[in-house]
Amino acid sequence: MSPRNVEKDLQKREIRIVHILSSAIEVMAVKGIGSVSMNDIASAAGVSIGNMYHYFKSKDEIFAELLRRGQTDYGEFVAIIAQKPDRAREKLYMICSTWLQMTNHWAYTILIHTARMSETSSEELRRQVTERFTNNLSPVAAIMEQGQREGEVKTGDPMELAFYFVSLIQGLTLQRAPGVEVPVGIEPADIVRLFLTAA
Amino acid sequence: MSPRNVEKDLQKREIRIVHILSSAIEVMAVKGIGSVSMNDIASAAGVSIGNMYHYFKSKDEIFAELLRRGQTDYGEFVAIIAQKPDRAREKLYMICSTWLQMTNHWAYTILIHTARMSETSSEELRRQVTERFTNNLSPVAAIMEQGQREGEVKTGDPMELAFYFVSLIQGLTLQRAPGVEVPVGIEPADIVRLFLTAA
Amino acid sequence: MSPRNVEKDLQKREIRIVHILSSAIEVMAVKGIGSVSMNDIASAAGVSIGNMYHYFKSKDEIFAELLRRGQTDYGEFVAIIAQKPDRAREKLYMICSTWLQMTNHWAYTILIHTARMSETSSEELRRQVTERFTNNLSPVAAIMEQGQREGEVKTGDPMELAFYFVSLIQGLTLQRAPGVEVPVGIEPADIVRLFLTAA
Amino acid sequence: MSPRNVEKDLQKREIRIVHILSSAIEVMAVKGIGSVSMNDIASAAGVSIGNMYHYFKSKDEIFAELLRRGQTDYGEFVAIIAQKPDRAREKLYMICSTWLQMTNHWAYTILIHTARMSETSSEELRRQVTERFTNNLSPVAAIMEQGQREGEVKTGDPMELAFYFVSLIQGLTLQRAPGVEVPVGIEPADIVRLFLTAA
DNA sequence: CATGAATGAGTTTTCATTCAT
DNA sequence: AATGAATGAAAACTCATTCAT
Repeated sequence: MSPRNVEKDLQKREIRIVHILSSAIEVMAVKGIGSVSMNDIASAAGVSIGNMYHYFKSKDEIFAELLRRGQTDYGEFVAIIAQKPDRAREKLYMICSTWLQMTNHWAYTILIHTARMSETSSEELRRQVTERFTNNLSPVAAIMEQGQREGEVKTGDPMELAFYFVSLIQGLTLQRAPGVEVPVGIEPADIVRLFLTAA
Repeated sequence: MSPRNVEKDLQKREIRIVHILSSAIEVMAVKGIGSVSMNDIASAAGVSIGNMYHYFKSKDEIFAELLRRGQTDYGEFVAIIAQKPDRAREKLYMICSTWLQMTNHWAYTILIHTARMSETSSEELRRQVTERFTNNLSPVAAIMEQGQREGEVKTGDPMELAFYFVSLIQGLTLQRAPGVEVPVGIEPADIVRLFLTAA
Repeated sequence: MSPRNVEKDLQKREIRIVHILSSAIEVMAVKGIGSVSMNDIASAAGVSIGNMYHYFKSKDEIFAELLRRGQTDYGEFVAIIAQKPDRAREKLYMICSTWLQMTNHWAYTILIHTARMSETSSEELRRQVTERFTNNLSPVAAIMEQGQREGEVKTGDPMELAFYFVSLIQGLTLQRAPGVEVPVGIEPADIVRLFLTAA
Repeated sequence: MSPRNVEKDLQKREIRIVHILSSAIEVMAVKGIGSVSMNDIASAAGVSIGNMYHYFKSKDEIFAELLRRGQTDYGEFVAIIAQKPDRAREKLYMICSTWLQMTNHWAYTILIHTARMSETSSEELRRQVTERFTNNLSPVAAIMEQGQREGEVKTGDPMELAFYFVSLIQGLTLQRAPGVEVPVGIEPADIVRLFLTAA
């Protein structure tokens, strides 16, 4: 085996993993998180069920990995936004509209909470999810603080404001689950406005 | 015909049903919604597993009934608040603090979303849940409108504001699920403040 | 209690029993014999399930009684026919057409065979059913013998002919079960003709 | 893609299916059709209960497949007999004696009728069973017609005669179920004779 | 790495029968 | 006699995981 091939194999493996994970989210969005079976995911990914276990040790590992990547990606996205030279209100708008546009985001959101609540998921997993959630609040809190310095964001503990901001978006995300939808519009600008001083 | 007191039987039955349902919520709060078995609920309620089926046709019916009662109770609570002679900001505060204090409320919230997402739950159930959710927005919207007339609540479509308010509270509720908790305080007054004009 | 009342009670009881039994056959014809539950029968009879056990010791007893009465009634019917002053060919015709006209007769027929085959039914029950079946062959065999004396019925062991005659009718009865039916006419005269010498 | 021999796998699967089906008939013949459980069949076939569901979606599917194969095999058998160069009376004799010699044939017969009667079995299944039954009458009807041309079979609609012939054999088959048996001999020659003109 | 057959524990559901009222 | 709640054993079915090929 040349090192070239080893590298290629690893790439292939990574592609496969990403493919399986996105298929998992996809099928979770259709079947409902609680009732997705290994078989469902394997079929959706076009992979044999036995082969799934070459990529993941268990079903729980799939969920854990899904969460890790989802939360990490989101964290990076928010961090990048936070470091931009724009004004705070614009940054909040970007986060808000981007998030709400993402299809399947509600699936991630439900998955996060399912993972945290299920006795099945290990204490360790729950701790990690909560830790990442909390960490991901920091960039948003930084934006809130920036906004307060700019005189546009309401006063109050920036971390608390960030918490409310993210919770609000998550709450709305859940309302966008497929099936029947709540017949009330969602306007990112209006959401951001709640956190601003000027009416 | 019957040597038994029919009315008393019906009362007993209702009491039993309520008891089973609250046991169900209780155990769901501990075990996690996805993994509650009929056996868990039966044990928690101190009822034999076979007997459960005298009160509910299926596990799904338990969930459906739980949702119906939970949403109806909440709707009545909000309607009563809305009709009080208090100011809007005070009403919002009452809703917010009451809701966040309720133990197990996160369980209802997750259950609502689980029900709406699972392919298992019928289209009919999903429709009903969404309809009740939407109906329950109205009293909150009325409060928003009142607040706008009083000059304290921010401008904007009252229904939209109500939607945000409820979504925010639901989003926060989810963060209060047992296990590891997010280390950020939740202050009802601060939440309400987001919807007010005066900083 | 006057003896008058006791007698009346017994009459009432008998009426009730007959009513339950006919409801049982009725519902077996709809639900299928294998899947009739005590509850089904009780509901069909408009009797509470607990009350069923005042009239029958068990579900098996219902089946046993159903068989006993069905076979006894049939036996009496055939015996009466056999003793009539008519010619054998006419007697055969009467048996054949009467039987095939009876609604639900297929249910009895299947029930007989189900009872004889199921390991559930006791050895004793199976013996009784077979014994009654065999006994009920005798009057038909007598008719066959009469017919042979009259020169109209084919030669051969009368008991064997009777066995074929009854088996043929039972086989046809099974084809008349509800649902889709075999699109071939059944003519009693043609059936009888099979057992006659003259074409 | 696959390091396994796909064709061989399919062959193995077919063998397994046939094995399970014959085990099912076997155990039905012992336990009685109504009370055969998945577990019984699995044990009889030496297969784990979970594995049964790799081959059949449900218990009903097993019954449906059993019927399909049984009726198809019988149809082929009869068709082959019909095309032989022999005389009609000899063909009828072959069908009759072969059928009555087949062990477990009564089990198929009862199964057919059980399937047609049970509300459990779908309308579709009942239609199929009846259709196959009707189709299988045709070769027998052809034999009857041949016999009429040969001057040995009684006059009358050949299809109707075939219907009677098959019903008679089925009726007799049911009498051969295990347990107590009717103490009357069954002679294929005598049965065929019923359909012949010459005494 | 790839496949899908095999396992067995676990889940929901049914049902004959008993029992307190 | 009448009712229907209660029980528990058993049935059908599911599914994560392992393993031979």
